[in-house]
Amino acid sequence: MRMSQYFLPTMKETPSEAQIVSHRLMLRAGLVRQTSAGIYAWLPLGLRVLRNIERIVREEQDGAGAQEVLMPTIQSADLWRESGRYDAYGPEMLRIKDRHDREMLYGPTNEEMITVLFRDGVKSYRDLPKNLYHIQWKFRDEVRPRFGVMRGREFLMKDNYSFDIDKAGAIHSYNRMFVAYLRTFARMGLKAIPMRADTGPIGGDLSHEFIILAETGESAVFCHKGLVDKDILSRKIDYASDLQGIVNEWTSLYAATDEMHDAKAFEALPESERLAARGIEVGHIFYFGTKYSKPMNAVVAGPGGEQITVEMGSYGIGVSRLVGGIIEASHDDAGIVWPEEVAPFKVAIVNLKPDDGAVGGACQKLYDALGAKGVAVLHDDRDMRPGGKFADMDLIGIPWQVIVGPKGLAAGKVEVKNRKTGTREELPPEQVLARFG
RNA sequence: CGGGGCGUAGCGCAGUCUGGUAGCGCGUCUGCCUUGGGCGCAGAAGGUCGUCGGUUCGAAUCCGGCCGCCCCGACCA
Repeated sequence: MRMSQYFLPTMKETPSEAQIVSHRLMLRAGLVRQTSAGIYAWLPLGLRVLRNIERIVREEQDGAGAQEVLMPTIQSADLWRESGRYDAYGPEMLRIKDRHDREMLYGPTNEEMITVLFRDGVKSYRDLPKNLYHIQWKFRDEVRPRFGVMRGREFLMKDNYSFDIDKAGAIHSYNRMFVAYLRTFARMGLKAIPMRADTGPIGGDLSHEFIILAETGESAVFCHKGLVDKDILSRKIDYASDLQGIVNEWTSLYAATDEMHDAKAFEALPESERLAARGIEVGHIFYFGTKYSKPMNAVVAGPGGEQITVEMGSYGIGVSRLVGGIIEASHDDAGIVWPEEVAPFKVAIVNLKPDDGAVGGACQKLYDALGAKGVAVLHDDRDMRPGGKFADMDLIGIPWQVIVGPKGLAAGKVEVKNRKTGTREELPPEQVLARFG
C-alpha cells in the first residue's frame, strides 16, 4: 500500500476523551474512530489488525476441530424466552421491535441460537461430538463503556459451543479449547495466563479466564511466576489425544483473579515465585453441562435408543478487545509496537526524499519485489519531511522499517530498523529482499 | 445507576465569572525554502460557539429544558 493514497488519519495530539494508552494510540494511529459511546468504526489500518487476529483465531479453532458457522446479530425474543434468559438478562440486552411489533434483540451471546441449530440438526449420539464457532459482532448495553475498544458496547467476539454425549467428552472438548487458547494467544505475541474463574451468569462449574498481564488491566491477578514463561508453541499438539496432562501443567500452578483469589494458597508460595499484577481478560471458557440443553431440549438418541441430554461448553475470545489488549501489552513512548503476527504490515519502506528519482526508484523496486513475494508492505511515499515520517511510522508500529535515503543509497545501502528493539542495520537492497522474502 | 466534569475550526485549548458580534497552537491549502527525527518564511481557507427555548437593544457568555461525551464508583465478557 502506498501511504500517499492510504486512508490513514494519524494525529499528533490525543483526543481528550481517550484516557488509557491503547485507546489514545488507536485514535492517534488512525486505527479506529468512535461513533457513539462504546461503538467504533474500524479504519483500514485497524481493520487489517482485526483481520489478522481473526485469522489466527480461525486457524487455531479449525486446528482444534471446531467448525465455523455464522449466526446473525439480530435474534428473536422467543428464542431467549425458551431458555428463560429473556427476562433474566436485564437492561444490558438491547431490545428492539421490528415493523410488525415483534420483539427482537441484538445478540449479546449465542447459546440459545446455537442450541436450537444443534437440536434441529443433530439427532444421534453418532454425530457427537460437535464444536461450532463463529466470529460475529455482539452488543451489550454496558452501563459505562470505557477504555476504548476494550469495553465497548458493540464488540467482535469469537464464541463457540461444544456438544458431547457425556461429561468426560465435554471435559475433553473443554481441554481442547484450553490448549487452542494457549496457542492462539501465544501466536499473537501475548503471554496469556489461564486463571480459575467465577462462572458468572453463564453458569457452570468449570471455567477459566485467559488473562494477559498489563499495568492498565481491569482486574488484579495473582499467579505463580512460572506461568508467565511457559511455552506452548514449541509442542506438537494432537487434539485427539488426552490433553489433560497439558492442562494440568498450566492449572497446577496457582493463578486466580481477585474474585477467586485465595490469599492463603498464594502466600504459601515462596515469595520469589509470587506474581501480583493486573490483567486484561481476553478469553473465557466454560463447561456448563446441561444448563441450556435441558431447558431447550437438546437431546440425541443414545446407542440403546434412549434420549440423552447433551453436555455443553462455551468458549469466547474478545477479538476486538484483543486489539486494545495487544497495544496495552506492547507499546512505548513513540507508539504501538505490533507483534509481527498481528501487525497490519510487516515491512514499511520509508522514502526520505520522494522527489529524488534514484531514491524513489529504489523504493519502488523494493516495494514491488517485496509485494511479489507476498510480504505485506507499506510504502511511505508521501511528500513530507523525514521527521514526520519517522514519527508516524513509530506511531503505527510496523515491525520493520526499511529507510531509504540519498546518502545511504549513494553507498549502495538502505537501513533496516527494528521497531521493537530500535536496532538498525545497513544492508544492500538485495539483502533486504532476502531477509523478508 | 450514584457522584463529578465537559461540549467553541479536523485535534488540543483560551474566551463564559464581569453580555457588545470569536481567538491561539497544531493540522490543512498555496508559494518559497528545506530534506536522516514532527525545520523555517509568507499568504489563505475553515466555526449556525451541542441543541431548543427564555431574558436582553444585543447572548459563546445569563436562565431553563433536552441531547451528547468523558471520569470515579457500583456492575460487568
